Amino acid sequence: MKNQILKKSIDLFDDKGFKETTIQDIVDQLDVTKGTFYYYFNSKQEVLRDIHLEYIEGLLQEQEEILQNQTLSNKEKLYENIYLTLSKIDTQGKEARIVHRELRHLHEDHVKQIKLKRKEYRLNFEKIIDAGKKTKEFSNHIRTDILAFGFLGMTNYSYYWFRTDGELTDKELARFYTEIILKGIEEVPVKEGI
Amino acid sequence: MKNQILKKSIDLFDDKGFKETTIQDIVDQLDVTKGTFYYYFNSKQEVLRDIHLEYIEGLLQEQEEILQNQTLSNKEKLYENIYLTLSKIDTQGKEARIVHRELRHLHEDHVKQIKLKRKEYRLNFEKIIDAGKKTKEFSNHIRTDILAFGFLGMTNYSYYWFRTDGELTDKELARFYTEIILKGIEEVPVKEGI
Amino acid sequence: MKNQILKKSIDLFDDKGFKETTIQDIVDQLDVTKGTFYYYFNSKQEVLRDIHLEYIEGLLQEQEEILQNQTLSNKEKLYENIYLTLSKIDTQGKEARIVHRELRHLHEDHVKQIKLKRKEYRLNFEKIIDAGKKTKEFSNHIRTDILAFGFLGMTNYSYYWFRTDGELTDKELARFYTEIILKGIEEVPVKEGI
Amino acid sequence: MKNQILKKSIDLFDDKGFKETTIQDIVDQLDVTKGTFYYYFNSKQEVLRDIHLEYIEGLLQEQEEILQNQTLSNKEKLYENIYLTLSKIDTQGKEARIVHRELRHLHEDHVKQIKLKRKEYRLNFEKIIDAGKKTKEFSNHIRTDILAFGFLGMTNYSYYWFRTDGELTDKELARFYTEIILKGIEEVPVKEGI
DNA sequence: AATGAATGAGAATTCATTCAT
DNA sequence: AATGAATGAATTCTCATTCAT
Repeated sequence: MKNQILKKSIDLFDDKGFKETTIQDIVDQLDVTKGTFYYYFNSKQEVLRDIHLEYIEGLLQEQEEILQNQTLSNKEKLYENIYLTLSKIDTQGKEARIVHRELRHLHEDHVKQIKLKRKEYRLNFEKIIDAGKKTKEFSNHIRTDILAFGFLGMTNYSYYWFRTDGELTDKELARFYTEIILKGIEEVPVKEGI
Repeated sequence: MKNQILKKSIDLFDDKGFKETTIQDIVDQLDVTKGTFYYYFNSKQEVLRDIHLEYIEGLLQEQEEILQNQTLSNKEKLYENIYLTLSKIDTQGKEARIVHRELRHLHEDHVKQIKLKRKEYRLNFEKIIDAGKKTKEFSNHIRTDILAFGFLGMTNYSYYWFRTDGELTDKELARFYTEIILKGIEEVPVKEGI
Repeated sequence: MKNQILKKSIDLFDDKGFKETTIQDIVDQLDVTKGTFYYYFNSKQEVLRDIHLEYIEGLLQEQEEILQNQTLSNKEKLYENIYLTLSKIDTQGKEARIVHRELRHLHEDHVKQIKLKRKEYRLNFEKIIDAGKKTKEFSNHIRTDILAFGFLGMTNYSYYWFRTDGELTDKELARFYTEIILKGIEEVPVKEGI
Repeated sequence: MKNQILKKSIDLFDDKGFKETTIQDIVDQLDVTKGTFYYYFNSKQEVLRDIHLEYIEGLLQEQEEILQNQTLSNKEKLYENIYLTLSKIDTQGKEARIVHRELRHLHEDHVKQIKLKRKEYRLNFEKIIDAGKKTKEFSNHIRTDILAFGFLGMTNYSYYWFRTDGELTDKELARFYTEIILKGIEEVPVKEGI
């Protein structure tokens, strides 16, 4: 039941927003009563906190695996990390949207906790960039932090428009984004002849 | 007075959120009564709509000027458009954050209207890219739409973290982002010899 | 309207208890809506606080007059103070009962505030006793504080049983209590003969 | 277990109030579940009734012994009865406070039952006074009922302030109160001369 | 004896909005 | 232009109680 409540809450928070979703909405769709909701959760907020934590912790855990993987080059790690973010948005789009929209409604303490974890995620990404700069896989001409923010914006923002509708997969999108970041879009004039 | 209400609303919507800001909050800070609010606006929503419209229409207008400017190359237009977005976030950060967070609270009709204008902004950006591809300023290896979304993500997301704190100006940030998009970050091995 | 709400609240708090009285109860009897209640009071608690404050402050003010009255002996002051307490219970019996029963439901801060004022009232009473001890109006054989507590118990407790039903007036009761306290009930054997 | 529940309930009712104490509170502190509570009691109310009954019946029983004791004068009986009330408050202060505060929450039937027993206790006290008046131990100048109420107020009210903190014992307090009631506090001018 | 899931009838409170003045 | 009283619908949360196991 706890899980059913969580799932239905995700659906509704995504659809109508956290504030706009009433507990009545949630329990009505599950054909239980408000009492049941409060048997499993102490407040509406607590549900939101669970959603946030599960999302960012899932990301961090998978990111850790990428970082630890010794067989990957930094370019590959970059790609994998981008893909990780996008695939998460693909498979857990609702949670992704909720997580990007509804931070304000958490208690301060939880906001802090979540923000710390997000920062960790960003710093891990910066590690990949820095490592790549050292191994000369990446050039030094862009500050690591700006790059990381740019990347996070690019990928995270896709929760706003990206739907796997057959036309474009998360894999392809990850490839495109990696390519943009790696090679840019400038047409390099072919140095011809002589 | 109407303007004072609008300004105070922007402050509060940014600080506490649209839903969380009560009309009482707004009028209390202006030392007037609710009646006054309703004399100038028909509803709380109307204030939000005004904020949204003013923001996107401001962007569109300035974007138009860039597009029309015959003296600029497409690379330069790209940079100008990126700078436009970022400088808007710099000078109208509060509005930017509101506009990115609070779309749901508008009436459907207004949502549609706003979304259309946003699409127009994106399509205008795509025009620059397509023109650049034609003039061989930009390479063809990335789909225009994805590129546009990536750019929008990069720049728009900066409302989330970017504050002009002396360390980094909007101009610099625009330059960095343009460079990432143009040249990528891949270290190109110097073709030696012959 | 604010006053009507206060009055009706007093009736109901006395009759059903603070916790048991709902705001719906209050407004229903006044034929207004809950919104009206909250227009005049910020919470149910605030009403209770007002009742408490008004009661004890009324007592303190009248007690002050007794204390300042130079024309009264200490015995007379004692009587007047006892009468004051009892007449208050007579004319404001409902408030008296509420005030004696419902302290717990106030916020800690207010509880402290009320308790301080109550203590002030008791200490003022002790002043009368001490003054009377000095002028030899009262004997020294009972500790002032215990006497004060005893008196307070006697009189305050009458909120529990005392109703002016024609049989016994507050004046008479005050006279009886003063007499008990002054002369006791011991039959003093008449010293006969030489 | 039944007894543990009762004890914990007394603690909590005294501390937080009857209404404010939830069954969850009670069972949480005993590390059992609500089912257990309902195995031993049919309702929360029933617990309160038990507390009330045990308290007043204890008083009545001990009072009976005082009344029956042929070796005591009425003055002594008066003292013993006062001491009984105060010692009960001393040893069962929590119950005393509960019993004085929470009568309203019992069913009407139980309220009646309790009130009858309280009246019995008061009438028994009046018997002592009347007997003393007959034997000329007490003077006739105060109505018996008022005296009884005054006494009950004095003693019962002490649940509100009296704590055995080493400074004052229940025995001493009983002696003081008996003395006040017997001898009053008026300084009797020494009959001088022959 | 004891559990734990579920109920359901409230309760206080919030707040955008209306409207006569 | 502006006020202030009043509305009323909605919302979160509480908790004693039930009951199958």
